[in-house]
Amino acid sequence: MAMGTGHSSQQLAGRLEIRPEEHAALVDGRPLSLTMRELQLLVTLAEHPQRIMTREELFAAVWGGAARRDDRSVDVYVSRLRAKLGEALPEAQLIHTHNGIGYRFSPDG
Amino acid sequence: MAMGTGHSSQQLAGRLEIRPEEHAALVDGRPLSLTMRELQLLVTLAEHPQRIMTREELFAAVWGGAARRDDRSVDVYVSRLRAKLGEALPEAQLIHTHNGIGYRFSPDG
DNA sequence: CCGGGCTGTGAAAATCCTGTGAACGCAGGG
DNA sequence: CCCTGCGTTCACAGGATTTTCACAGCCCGG
Repeated sequence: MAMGTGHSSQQLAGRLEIRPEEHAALVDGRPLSLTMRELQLLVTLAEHPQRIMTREELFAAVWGGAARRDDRSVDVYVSRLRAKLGEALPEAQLIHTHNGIGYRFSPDG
Repeated sequence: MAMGTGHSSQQLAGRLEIRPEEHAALVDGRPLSLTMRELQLLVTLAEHPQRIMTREELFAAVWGGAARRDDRSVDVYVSRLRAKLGEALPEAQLIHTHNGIGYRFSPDG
């Protein structure tokens, strides 16, 4: 019964902790209220810190399959995710945009 | 995380106290009149503060076994429980909904 | 028997989530 | 400058999920 603190949890630069197995993302121990898609996106980004992930990769991981060429879902959800992260962690820049390529997650802003 | 350990009472952020062994839940020392199912559900939720518990987990703990895929018992009892908690502790948001996943108990609203 | 509380289920009502189109801002090139 | 391409955000409709209500069956004490 592996139900305690999951060993696959990611402890990030202090305050943000992501626990995919418990469907939770915590800031200072308090859970963010993220929707399924927002959480999946955050998990995917956080699984590859400092690596630039293309929209295709992100879409495949979160939605599955390939996105239409003009699909803006990833952008919209990055925006929604940034909004919620911004509430809990002001002054933190966790998700960076890389023009023409995709996004990059950086644990320490 | 063993759960049979004999902690006889849970003192929660101020006013709500849960005593599984006495089959009682108190608010400001006054007992709530909860039915068996409501109490079991509250106890189960309160045993894992701040943790999102899936419907499956809650059903298994309170009813035993696995619920039918379209069973709404957990939801209905959460609703009944919230109603009674709300009478005794207005303005308190103890049980949070996590869409598509389950519920989370938060001692301090 | 009767009455009252407890339970589970179905279904309506309320709420939330999702994807999409469009407006807006911003930067670079012509 | 103006145009264009790209990312960000807003608004909204449709769908999915949750909340609440009503009701019928049970159980048990009176």
